[in-house]
Amino acid sequence: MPSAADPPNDRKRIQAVQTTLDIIDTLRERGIAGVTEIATEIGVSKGTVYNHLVTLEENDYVVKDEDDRYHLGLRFIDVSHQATSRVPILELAKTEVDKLAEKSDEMALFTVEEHGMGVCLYVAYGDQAVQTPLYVGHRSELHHTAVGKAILAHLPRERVEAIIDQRGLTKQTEHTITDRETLFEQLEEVRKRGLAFNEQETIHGLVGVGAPIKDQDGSVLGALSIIGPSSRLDEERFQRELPDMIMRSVNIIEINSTSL
Amino acid sequence: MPSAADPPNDRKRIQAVQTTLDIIDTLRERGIAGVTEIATEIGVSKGTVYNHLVTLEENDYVVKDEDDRYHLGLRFIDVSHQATSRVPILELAKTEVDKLAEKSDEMALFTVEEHGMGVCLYVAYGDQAVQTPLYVGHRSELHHTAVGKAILAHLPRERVEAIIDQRGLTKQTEHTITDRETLFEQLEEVRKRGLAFNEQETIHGLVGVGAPIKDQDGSVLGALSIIGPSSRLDEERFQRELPDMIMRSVNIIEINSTSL
DNA sequence: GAACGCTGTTTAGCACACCTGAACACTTAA
DNA sequence: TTAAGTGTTCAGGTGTGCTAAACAGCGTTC
Repeated sequence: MPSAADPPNDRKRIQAVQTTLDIIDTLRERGIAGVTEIATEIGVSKGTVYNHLVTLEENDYVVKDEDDRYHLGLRFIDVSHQATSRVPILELAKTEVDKLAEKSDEMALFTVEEHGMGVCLYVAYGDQAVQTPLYVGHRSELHHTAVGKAILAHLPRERVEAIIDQRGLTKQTEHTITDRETLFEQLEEVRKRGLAFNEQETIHGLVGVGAPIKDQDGSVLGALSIIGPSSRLDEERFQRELPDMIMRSVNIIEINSTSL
Repeated sequence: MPSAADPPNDRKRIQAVQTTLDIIDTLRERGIAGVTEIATEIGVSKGTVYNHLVTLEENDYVVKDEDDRYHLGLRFIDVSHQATSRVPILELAKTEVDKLAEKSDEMALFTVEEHGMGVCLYVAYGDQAVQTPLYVGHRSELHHTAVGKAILAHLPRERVEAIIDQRGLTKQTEHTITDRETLFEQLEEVRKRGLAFNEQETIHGLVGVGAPIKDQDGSVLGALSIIGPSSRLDEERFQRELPDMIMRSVNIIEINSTSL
């Protein structure tokens, strides 16, 4: 009997695999790390970490440098290529995001949903674009971004409830929506307008506009957005100009993807 | 005592992790697969595969679709982002590869070595470029490509020996070098000329030119190459024009990277 | 429509694989 | 030299991740 004291969630299925994934996650956060460092981080013995790292290295998933420190291997790129190929509209979205970034001079991105998280699949920077800690592959919660709310607004309510239950409504800034009902009310507006806004809900001083891309059945395939500093985006630009540009791009993608 | 009958290589360290990595590899090859399919592929029981998949899914590394079939998750992109950031000259190489592709009208690429394999980190297509099954993240053996030989030529001999021992000299076409001594002779020429050629050694009808990028210590950071159909690349182009273009790009990268 | 054949899922139970803790070899610093 | 680090190895027992079989749901087929 496991002392009936496991944390609220289900027991993890395969402990050894969980340990390996924890090691990978530690390496992802730190970039480079040694055996002892990882062992204390994830709370297992040094010997265990060592054996896992050897197994991962034999499979080219990690690389050991000359100082016996470990980092992630390039094999992950190979694997992620296959993962990416499951998103058929990606190529269309890329050309549109490039156009949006160029025309707006701001930062533009294409994001899809997976497991209740937003995953950024493409970014383009306009001439005046802000620098944010955003990269292809970046995962973020859905409730505090423009793309996120654009996507949530077009998922079945039960699905949204499940996502909130799993991921919560963590507060990023004082403008982040942390109340369930407030969120659902705003999602209703997003649905009416076909547009979602992020008004400093993720990072202070940063705003964004986003719109969902849907297939012929009405289910969301992803979302486009433009992000910029609140100082530069006055009412006219933020409420008219940029939304119009996004909607035009969304249209192009939707038309071209149905013809596939 | 393990019956002294393990295959020639070392026993695998952690079996459970190895199983999970085999599952990931199966999904990478097939794109999408069911529990039974994977189980027969890698030779373990259905229950085992199921438990592994649940663990992987809880960590967002795989996704289950509505038909109970599994595919790789986008989380791999996040991980590979960190893996990629370890290659500092990548951004420089990208702009040069773009230039090469545009000027040559052929396909150009940037490749680095890891664990004795070549990993393609960037591709660009010129207007006339051939379509090859090549993508960012693609791994290939070093002995039958232009980039591969360019890199091998500038590694210590013992390192090259070790790589051959591990990966072998598999025959891709009738032109592939499969003899150890012949390879070392050609690497000597590559070193003299600063250029490597692939004359239909990977795919019949496909040729390539490549050159290594080195740091101030003389160790290789990667390689650039141009690939095209043998029909289009006559002597003049293949032996002078393209090599000159590549060498110029290599120079630019080397100069700009030392200033970092 | 019931029996089949195919899924993915669940369960029982046991061998053994994976963890831990400590010892080891080695480098760097004091 | 000593000490405090590191990564690596090892013995050993516990608990875990295997296997095999049964279960539950689908479609298809006869």
